[in-house]
Amino acid sequence: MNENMFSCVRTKINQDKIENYHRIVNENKTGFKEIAKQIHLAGNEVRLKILWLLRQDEFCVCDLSDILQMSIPAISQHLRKLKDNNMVDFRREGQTLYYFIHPNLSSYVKLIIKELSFEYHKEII
Amino acid sequence: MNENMFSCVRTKINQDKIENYHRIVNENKTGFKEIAKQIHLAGNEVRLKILWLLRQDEFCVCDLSDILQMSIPAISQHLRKLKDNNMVDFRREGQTLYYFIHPNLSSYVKLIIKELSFEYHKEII
DNA sequence: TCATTATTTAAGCAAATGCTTAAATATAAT
DNA sequence: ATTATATTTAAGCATTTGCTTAAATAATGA
Repeated sequence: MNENMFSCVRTKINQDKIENYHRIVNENKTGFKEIAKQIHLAGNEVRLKILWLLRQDEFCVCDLSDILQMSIPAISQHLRKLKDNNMVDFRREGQTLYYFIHPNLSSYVKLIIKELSFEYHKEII
Repeated sequence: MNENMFSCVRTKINQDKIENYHRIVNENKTGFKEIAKQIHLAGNEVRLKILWLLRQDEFCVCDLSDILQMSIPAISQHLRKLKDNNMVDFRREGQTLYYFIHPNLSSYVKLIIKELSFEYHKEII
């Protein structure tokens, strides 16, 4: 880094500190990105509710639709995002797909949904 | 709930379960909303990095700008969102504002950033 | 007082998000 | 086979998000 890469004058005092943290963040670039992605998916009100529900029990799409009072496609599209990112999985029973928390759910999201303590306890993960 | 409030036929078998969960989710509506909001704010790659950095030390806006290689206004706008939601705070020293993690940071976000373990690799000669 | 520095604020815009409706697919039942 | 049920997929659209640039504050120092 040369001098004019800094945003302000006073930074030069902390040049080493800045460069060190810049390096650490850069070395963990993909880590941050992947973790942020998982957290982002959990940070939607509907999906957070779905994750909480699936921690209590498995549910099919229409169950979730009834519980959350949302359209089937809306729920299905949320589930797809969660599925695409290995946060949930499903098993088929006839025409019905039962969704559940993926065993490999990111530790970050696991922490979050374990912390959600809304009465009704029959935890499955 | 009457019959045609359900999205599918098979749900009627689980009617009690569905209604119970519907009630619990509704009773905790604002809880879910508020928690999702906090998580959502942490689920942005840039803000996640900022939160991680502020957990290590306090930084001013231009430090963060240099470390993350982003414009000052971009950083400032992220900090404002975090500030508006009581996730960070700052102290003034002359013209410089030093940001730090707000002591009342949501327990959910605290869990996340505590879990972020990006090692500081000391140079080995 | 005037210029400099650190930061915020605001306007504008492209991209991402989350719903809606309608059509497609897959399994089951008649 | 034909119909019904459960779910997914796709297109369309309004809203939100996150940057950019330019202008506004706020503190410092000559």
